[in-house]
Amino acid sequence: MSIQHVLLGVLEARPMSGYELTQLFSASTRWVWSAPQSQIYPALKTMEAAGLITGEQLQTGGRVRTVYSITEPGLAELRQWIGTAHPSPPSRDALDVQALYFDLVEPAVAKRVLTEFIAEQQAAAEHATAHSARLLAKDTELLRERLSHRPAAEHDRMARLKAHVFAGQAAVAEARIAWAREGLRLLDEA
Amino acid sequence: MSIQHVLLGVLEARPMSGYELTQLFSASTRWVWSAPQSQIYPALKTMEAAGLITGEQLQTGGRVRTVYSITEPGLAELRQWIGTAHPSPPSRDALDVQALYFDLVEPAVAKRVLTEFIAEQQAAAEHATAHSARLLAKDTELLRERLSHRPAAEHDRMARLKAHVFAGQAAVAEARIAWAREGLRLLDEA
DNA sequence: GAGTGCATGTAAAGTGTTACATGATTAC
DNA sequence: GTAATCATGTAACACTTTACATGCACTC
Repeated sequence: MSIQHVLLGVLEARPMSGYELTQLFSASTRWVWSAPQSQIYPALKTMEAAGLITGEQLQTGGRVRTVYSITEPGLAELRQWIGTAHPSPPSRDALDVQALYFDLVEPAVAKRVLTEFIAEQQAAAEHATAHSARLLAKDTELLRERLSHRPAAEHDRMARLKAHVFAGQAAVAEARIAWAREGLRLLDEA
Repeated sequence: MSIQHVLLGVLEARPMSGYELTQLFSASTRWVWSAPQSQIYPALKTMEAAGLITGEQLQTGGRVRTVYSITEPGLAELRQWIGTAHPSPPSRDALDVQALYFDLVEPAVAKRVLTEFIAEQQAAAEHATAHSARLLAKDTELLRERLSHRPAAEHDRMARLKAHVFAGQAAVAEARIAWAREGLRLLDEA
């Protein structure tokens, strides 16, 4: 179900084609969610059949593409989903399992695993922090689209709420970095 | 693949039956990993066929059960997996998406979602902290099994490494709680 | 004898990933 | 003309969850 709600959330900003959505959700974008295009096109079909979105054939230059817009029922479904607490899925972190058994490998090997993890999380933290700052400055295309159909009085609050999400991602990444550094120390102890 | 490595890690402590493993991995245990029994039994069959574990029929009282032990190739595979850095799966957190669109619902509704999340994470943090303390005190059945076939000189280090994993889970939960509390504040702002 | 716990499976469905496949348009 | 980008799909597989199913042993 989730992918559908995430798509609804994006389409609330403005109508988009499947291709635009695949760009936004591609792993390289590292947005809050990622999904391969093989998942997005079928989901759009399903959602259109369910009446949550409507597709319209548009001609841009010589190109034809199907642009999907969120419908009233789609918006209602989105609001309903946002307002419902969904229990967190059971934690399933491979690194936690690896770390649990670090005593089975050479300390140097374990340290390399943690070092690579730290580098990865640092990149994630920086990315999230930068995106948070951009949102706070209302400096992303999607946010500007959203603000354009909302009263100016709400703009600051909206930007702060959205920036906060990415600030939270950065905070989690930093907590995990601190944890990994402590792990490096522990591996050196006798 | 992961479930197989997690199972190998557990079986490194001592041989176990499928039933024991399902107990350990049941959602209620809230260990580092969870898996339903429908996943565990087929995985054990696959692993036995691959030579990573061997099953032995044992009679306990009037009961027959198949007890699986890790083999040399299984231990080698486990060590290999532990020593390899696996890139983190793309983040896919429903609450992050919900929070991104909190401006679409009443503040009171959004606050209820965050409040429930905080309660959930607090429970998780307490559970992880308690388990970390138990490991540090070498006060879990599984850890004692592991220590029993390892030199005493390594015991403290092993306990510290394992306790550290759950301390990390608690730290992440606490970071998310702090984030959610800040979210509650932001929702009240104009 | 009835209920709980031990013990082991299969089936169906949902979700997600990787790979394969195609064709048109625009920019160089 | 050729490469990159736009644009849209299908197929096969892996992983996970929920539900269905069975039967024996032990306790009350």
